[in-house]
Amino acid sequence: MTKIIKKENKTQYAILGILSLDTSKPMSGYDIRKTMANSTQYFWQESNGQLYPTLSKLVLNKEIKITQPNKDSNKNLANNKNKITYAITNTGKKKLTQWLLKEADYYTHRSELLLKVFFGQHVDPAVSIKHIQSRLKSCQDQLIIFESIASETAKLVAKKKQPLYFLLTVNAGIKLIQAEINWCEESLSLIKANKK
Amino acid sequence: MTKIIKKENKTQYAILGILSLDTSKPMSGYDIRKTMANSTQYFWQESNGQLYPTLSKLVLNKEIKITQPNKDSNKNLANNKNKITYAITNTGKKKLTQWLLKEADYYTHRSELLLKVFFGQHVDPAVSIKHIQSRLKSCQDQLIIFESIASETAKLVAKKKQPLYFLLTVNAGIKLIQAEINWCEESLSLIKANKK
DNA sequence: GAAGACATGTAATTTGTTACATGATTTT
DNA sequence: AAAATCATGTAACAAATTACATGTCTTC
Repeated sequence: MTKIIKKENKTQYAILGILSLDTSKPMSGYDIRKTMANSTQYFWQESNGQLYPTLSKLVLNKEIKITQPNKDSNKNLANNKNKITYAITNTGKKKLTQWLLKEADYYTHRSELLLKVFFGQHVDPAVSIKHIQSRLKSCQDQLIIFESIASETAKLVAKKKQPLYFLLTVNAGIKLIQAEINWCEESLSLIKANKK
Repeated sequence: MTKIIKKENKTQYAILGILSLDTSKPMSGYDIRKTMANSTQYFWQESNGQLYPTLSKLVLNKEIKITQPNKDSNKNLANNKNKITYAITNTGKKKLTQWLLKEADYYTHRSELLLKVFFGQHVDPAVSIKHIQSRLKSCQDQLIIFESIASETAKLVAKKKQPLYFLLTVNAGIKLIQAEINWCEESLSLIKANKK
């Protein structure tokens, strides 16, 4: 007899959270994905294969409900007949809050780059250098994007037009990217010095 | 007709890589897990459920082979009758090298902490503060461990007793943890300032 | 002889992506 | 009228963990 403890699916909380950002705006699955792409993308994403089944499940649990899209906003959008919009219910809000109070699970993450660097002794140093240079370039590109988002957001936060929390997550992205850039640069010189 | 492009399983390369670190030492599944726990743990881990089936698959593909454990080393260990030890073959070495030459895939990673912080407006600021303080503590503990590993390793690298590459991955861990600590501290003061 | 480390393995489940099918609406 | 975007959804696959079962060997 096997006793399997089910780990809770976190996708549902991500959806509940996005829907609760502005409760006056019902959102479709597509809207939720777009919102995530513009905000939580670098630390949380959902694919269609996860999103749509979870939306159905949340409706069954009465944590969200199907509503008419708000016509006042986005006049010329949201006219697609296929569109289904959802709003969070009080049950959903309670569930979201309870989750927010619990300690966050830590997600270990894999880095294929570091795995390849770790086994670097099996190939020419030029290979590791190439991998790190490639990552350095991606990080530098990403940093420019993050920094422009951060400066826009900081202005809105200063004017009290946006809560602080989005800015905090952007800051996290910036600091981690900067650390990675710093590591790439240091590692490149260490490998080059080691070759001689 | 569905055409599914199979993404390659990376577990096999992690195993091939570990077995190639010292080809004179055949290792068991247990040894491989131990080695990973002491080296790649923070950017790459494997569970038994992945490891053992992959070992069988690698044997079938003749990328590794079952060998007698090396009795010279670890005299008083490795006597367990159940123990099966593996060594990498030339086929396996070729496969490892080919993978090392390819560009590394980037793994997006999830952070439940950042997701909770992002939705911080729905709870009292004290909740977000508690989450961040808890993470700060974990990071500080982890940093101490990483730093002692790095200083040990740096000595061995300087004496040319160990390749540079392990040190590079430890450095990556240190820089990322430091960035996270830095973010926690900054975020705590931003939230506290924002409350007033 | 108990505890703890060593050692292998599997079943069930969870989690997530990829690639598609399908069609509406908007923009060029 | 073509292209791009908006929009929902599923089948197949891939990846990974969790919780066991089973047993050996070493140390106290």
